[in-house]
Amino acid sequence: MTNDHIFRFKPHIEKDIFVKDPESSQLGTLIINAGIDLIDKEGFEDLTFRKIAVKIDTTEATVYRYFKNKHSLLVYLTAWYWSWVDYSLMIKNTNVQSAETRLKNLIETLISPQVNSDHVTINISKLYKIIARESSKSYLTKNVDDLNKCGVYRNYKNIVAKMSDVILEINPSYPYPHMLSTTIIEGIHHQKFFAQHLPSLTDYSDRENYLIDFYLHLSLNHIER
Amino acid sequence: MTNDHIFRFKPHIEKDIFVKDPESSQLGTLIINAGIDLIDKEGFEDLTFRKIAVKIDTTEATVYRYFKNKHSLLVYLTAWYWSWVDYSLMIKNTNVQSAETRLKNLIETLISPQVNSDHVTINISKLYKIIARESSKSYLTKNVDDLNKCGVYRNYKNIVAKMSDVILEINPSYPYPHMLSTTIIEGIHHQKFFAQHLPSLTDYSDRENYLIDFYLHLSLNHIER
DNA sequence: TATTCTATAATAGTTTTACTATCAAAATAT
DNA sequence: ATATTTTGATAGTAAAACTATTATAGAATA
Repeated sequence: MTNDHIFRFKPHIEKDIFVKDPESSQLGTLIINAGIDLIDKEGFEDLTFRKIAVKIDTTEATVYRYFKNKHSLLVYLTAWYWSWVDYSLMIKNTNVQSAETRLKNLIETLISPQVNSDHVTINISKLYKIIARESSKSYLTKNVDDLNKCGVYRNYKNIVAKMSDVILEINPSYPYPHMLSTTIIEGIHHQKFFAQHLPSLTDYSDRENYLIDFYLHLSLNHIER
Repeated sequence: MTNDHIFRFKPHIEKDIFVKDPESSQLGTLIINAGIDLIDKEGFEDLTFRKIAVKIDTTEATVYRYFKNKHSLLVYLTAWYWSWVDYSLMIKNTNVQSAETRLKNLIETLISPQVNSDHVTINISKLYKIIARESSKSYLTKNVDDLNKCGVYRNYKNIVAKMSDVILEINPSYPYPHMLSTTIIEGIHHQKFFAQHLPSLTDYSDRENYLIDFYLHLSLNHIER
């Protein structure tokens, strides 16, 4: 069985996010994966470039050659995530006629993404683990406007725009497609986090799919008025 | 017209959050207000205890006498906020029979809170300004479990529990009252932030009440199946 | 009243983080 | 073969985060 392909997934990431493209070198990939590991284990606040450097046996200044600061690294990781979601969705929704089904696939992807880690140099499953807790910090920052001007949130906006389009396909006169999209996306991240750490803030259930149930019905109900 | 009262609003805040209760002294109040000012102007990440100290003409060590670190200060401010929301709601919903109306009042309070700053030593309107951007950082942290054990998120949980109760009053068999509550609360914060900084992620409208419209109808639609 | 005790703030540090300037080696281009 | 550029290593500085010690003022006690 030959199941190998001769392509590689290359995320489309705004150049202003990094100093030097980490996908352009072996060392860059090591930095990304060490960063993901450390954020997963110790949280973003306790991440330092020194820790990354020690982990991959290089120096702080080398890490600074790839990213201006640790916040840029987080922005990079979330942009990477959204690029990968876009790729997954493209595969999942190809040839799917029904807009409802495409919305379902979208929500499913956000909740429990398919981690097919062929063709990829970074640890996707670990990346997904940190997204719920850390991704909002990429924009919940005082210099969000400057960063936004540089286009660093393009990948997130792209997913929100696509989700809004699907919603408008279901009901072209629905007035709040973007609000509904971001409410669902950020809501999913929060529920995942709450289920693990603050269970009284969610309604965790052993039943598979309770999250999909909730967010899919919540949105379809409202979209179809 | 005599409109002064002889009571003072005193928030109920878990003791483990602070080292010394800032409401117990003049200096404590100065620290809180300086902290709110600085977070508003420069963002939480750029806040330092030194800046607070300089602003109120004291020293770093004095600030550390009130809070263990700046994250604890943020946790304190959000606990203060939720305590005040609870107080506002108590006033607003007294003698209101209809559960739907109480849910509406709740959502209204979360979106545009009444800032009656009598009886209060801290700058509430500025506090409200920073909640949308910063409050989630109080729990989106690696040591959330330790903090939770100390009960520091009690005030947030209290509002979510009360909101869930109202939802269950409207429909006792609604299966996701907590998920819906936190989805709405965090959603409101996000939409407020997006409207200011990332407008393509929301559906900002000049129409007064578009936020209330969206979240109230979204929830009522789903609760009443 | 004198003196101890306690609560509080000020002083003066240390350690760590965040970042930078400079240098050296390797790879690439001419 | 030499110049140029790219890359990584060394060695810093400035600020942030935190702490240990000292000073002072007020309350409690003898």
